[in-house]
Amino acid sequence: MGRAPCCDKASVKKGPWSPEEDTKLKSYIEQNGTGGNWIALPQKIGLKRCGKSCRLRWLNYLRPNIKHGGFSEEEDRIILSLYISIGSRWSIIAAQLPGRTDNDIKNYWNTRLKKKLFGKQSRKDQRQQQQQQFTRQAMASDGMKQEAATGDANGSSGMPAVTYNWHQQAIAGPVPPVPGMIMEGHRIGDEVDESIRKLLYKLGGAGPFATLPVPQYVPPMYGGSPSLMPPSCTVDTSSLNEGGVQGSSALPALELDQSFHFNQVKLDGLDCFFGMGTDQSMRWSEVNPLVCPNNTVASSSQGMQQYCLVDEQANLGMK
DNA sequence: AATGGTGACAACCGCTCGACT
DNA sequence: TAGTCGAGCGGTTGTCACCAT
Repeated sequence: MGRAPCCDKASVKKGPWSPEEDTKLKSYIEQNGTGGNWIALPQKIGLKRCGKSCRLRWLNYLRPNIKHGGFSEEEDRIILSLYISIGSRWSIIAAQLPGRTDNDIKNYWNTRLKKKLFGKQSRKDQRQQQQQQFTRQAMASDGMKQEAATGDANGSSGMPAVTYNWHQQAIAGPVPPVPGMIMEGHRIGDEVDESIRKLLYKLGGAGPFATLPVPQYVPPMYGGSPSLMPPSCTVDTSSLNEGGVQGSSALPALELDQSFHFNQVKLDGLDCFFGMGTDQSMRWSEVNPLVCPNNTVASSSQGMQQYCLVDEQANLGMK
């Protein structure tokens, strides 16, 4: 016996919404609100739609101040940064991006960002890149070559204004600043990162690093005193310790791999970052520098792991 | 011009969680 | 305390437009 359906599927319309339905729903909610009951709402306004469908339509499409498409580089970085930290918790990620919906971000991740990250270009990106190439060639032939070649390349002028391919950047060019990454002794995007850090902390240090064995960790904000901490602030290391992994702030490779294993579900799709994908040869030393930008540190797999761990702990206020 | 492949996006489905009784 | 219900969430699917061949 399964659960009773939320509505009578037979008498409910499915598929794309018509402009009339949109208008009905929008004007009603704008005037009366949802009334806290989505299930009853379609009956009230005479829509042959499931309440869940109405809610989704409103949240993802009709709600005011919704932004569609055209994700900026800044948004890309925030999404990426959060995905790596907390996994596919789209609603939380969306909360950090005003005007974006979880559905939008989820779609964007699945269709664009993931491919960007793994180096598989979409046709659109290929076209954009060809366009860029063409533009640069044109500029060069106009005697503007020097301006085109410098500019963003030294990172002094902020982010490039054009779309680029993460994977190719990793190999051929300078790495774009990611919030939280350390460049020339200072952290990039601290203003963005601060809110993300707070969010992550609120989630209980969520993310691949949340289960890392950091025994008796006390966040700095509580003055180093465990007695001042709320109960939720302790880092649960029991699962790891039960498995025979001893706590250590400088983690050997095995420990980190095990830690990531616990987050396999949430990190699905980024498996290869954590050395547990189908391609077992993919290890930390091969991680896209977007994730762990300081390639010079990663002279070995373990070096990369430790670097990333240290930086992430810093992000979470753990250092 | 026709056709098959691919990408983007909207919408649906089923599960979990929390509020309420 | 257990059961029920609705809201919210993430994964998946369907559909349409665009592009390459």
